[in-house]
Amino acid sequence: MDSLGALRRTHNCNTLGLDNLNQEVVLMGWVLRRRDHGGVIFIDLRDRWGITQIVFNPEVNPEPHAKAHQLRSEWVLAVKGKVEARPGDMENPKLKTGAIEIMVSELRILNTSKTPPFPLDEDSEVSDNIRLQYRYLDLRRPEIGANLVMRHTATQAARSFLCENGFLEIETPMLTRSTPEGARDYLVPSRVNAGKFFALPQSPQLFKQLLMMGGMDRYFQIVKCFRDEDLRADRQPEFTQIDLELSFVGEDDIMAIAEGLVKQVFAATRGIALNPPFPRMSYQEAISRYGNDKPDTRFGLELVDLTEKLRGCGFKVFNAVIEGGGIVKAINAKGCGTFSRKDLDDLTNYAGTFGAKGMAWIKVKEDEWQSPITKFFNENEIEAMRQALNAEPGDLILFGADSVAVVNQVLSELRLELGRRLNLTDNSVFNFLWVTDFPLVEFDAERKRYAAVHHPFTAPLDEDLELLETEPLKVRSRAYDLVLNGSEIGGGSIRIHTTEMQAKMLNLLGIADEEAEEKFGFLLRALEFGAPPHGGIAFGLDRLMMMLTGSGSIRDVIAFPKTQKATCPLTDAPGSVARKQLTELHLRPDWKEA
RNA sequence: GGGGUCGUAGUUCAGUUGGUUAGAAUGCCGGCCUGUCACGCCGGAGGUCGCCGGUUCGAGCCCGGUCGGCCCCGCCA
Repeated sequence: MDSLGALRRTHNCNTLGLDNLNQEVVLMGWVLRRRDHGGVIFIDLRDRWGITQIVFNPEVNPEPHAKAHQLRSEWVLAVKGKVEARPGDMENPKLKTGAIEIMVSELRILNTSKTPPFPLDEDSEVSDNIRLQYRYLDLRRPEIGANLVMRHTATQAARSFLCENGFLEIETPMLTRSTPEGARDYLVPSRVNAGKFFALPQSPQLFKQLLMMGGMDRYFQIVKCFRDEDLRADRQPEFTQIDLELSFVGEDDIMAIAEGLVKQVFAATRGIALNPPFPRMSYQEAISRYGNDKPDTRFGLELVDLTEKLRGCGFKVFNAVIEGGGIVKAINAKGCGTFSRKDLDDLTNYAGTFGAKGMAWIKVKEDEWQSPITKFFNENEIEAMRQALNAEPGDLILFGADSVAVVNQVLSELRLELGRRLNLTDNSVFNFLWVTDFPLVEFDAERKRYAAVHHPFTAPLDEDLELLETEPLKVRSRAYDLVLNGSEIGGGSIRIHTTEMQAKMLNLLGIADEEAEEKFGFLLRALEFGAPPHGGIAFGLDRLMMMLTGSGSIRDVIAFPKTQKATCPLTDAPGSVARKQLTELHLRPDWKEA
């Protein structure tokens, strides 16, 4: 093995071209592939930026050529040599540097490598846990590496936009206190204070509000947040927010800032010119038309409410649901009248995973409505459905009949599934949508009390204030979510900034005065000292990067992600700790010593 | 907490109705090769069929359990 010594790179592996002919250059990188012809040897040398072919020719430079025979995948090299045009028609159009090659005059082997456990080229499929176990090798592959580069570009764009608009980047504590509401906390035991615990922040929510009360006026932070809940393809227990908060503003100001930020990020990363302002839709409308509060507006197939049109109909299943206070809604799957029995069974099973007890369907034919249930409807009802659904021959109607919540969830999932099956989800289209006018609270049936839909610091809409004590479920909040292609990528609100309103809100949530004082006393006190009107928003950076990179998994945009069981195959975290560590933390282990 | 799916060579996979010595591609090792770019040709090594138990004359294959990857429901203010 050789020493790097004083040798330094003159270029990276993606820059050289015909402009550099006959220059003497120094490149460093990894052996991607070698092609040893016995005589001449070609090596594809790879670094973060790209690939350059280097050549060892025994007739030109016998010494490095002799040395090059031993080179293997992922060995680390420094090479000095002359930039030469490739002879004749030997150019490689697949490489940016494909017009040239480096005739090596000096080879330094900086390190050897074991044979990699999986191929590092771009098109090999490798299982997730091997990739994560050797993540440092996975990062050398183009896919993940390029995603991290784009992530860097995105955060830099966000930073510069926010700085230009007067925001201060301020850090907030990672060791903070657990507060009620919200997700399960990650807890950190305190050694110095026996029996007390810190919690890792689910978000910097209260601190950023306190920064507004501290007169910082405009704050942002690109910050880790922690929620100890089960994982999904778009959810990790630690994730990153672009978090911001502004003083003396209303919804429109914050939305405009958010739109400007997103616009700058899209331009910087993908060269896509967005045209804000983005459309807005009320929560009620989103639920009614799409069945959920983060509609994918790239395609139609909207939900149609048939409850009143079918009240008293001859189909007992529907009628019983309607009599019982439930609803009947339907989707017209345009042109899906050709679906087979198996297709319909698959969709029914899929609906079942979201709580549907069944799924009625009708195939609209030229002269009849083909379905096991058509016979239960009279002509008026069929005509009413035809009009409401704009049903034409060749269409397929799918029904949901159940409680409001189940119908909306089932049909919204069916709609998305149909969108995927019919290839209506075009990943080159970016449909942004603001969802506004969320309910302030919902009723938690299990705990028999109201719970904040957004969080307990979200301000109610002024015009709904009088309903706060009489019909709290009808009160709308000043919260807003930013939705992109059916994925919630940001959310925020105007906050409560008076002690009275905050106390009223905590009261509504069934948090007693003593508890409020203990858990939120510091916030209530701060509100007493001239808190400015303020509000903000936080973007889920990971989800945003999934959209920008077209990744199917959040793991593909995070350098060192966790598995679905929230472990890290690379470090084998979480791991065990010594008994002494626990006792120092005043914790009593209940496991047996190994 | 629940449902689905996968687990066979370093890697990606095939493996029939339960039947002799578990295969392919690629990678790896050795040899040959002076213009390749997924170089080519010849040869070779490489397996606890995730693990435990059961059924059977006989299990990669069937059954039960368990561990792990992934997807989903619940959960995620």
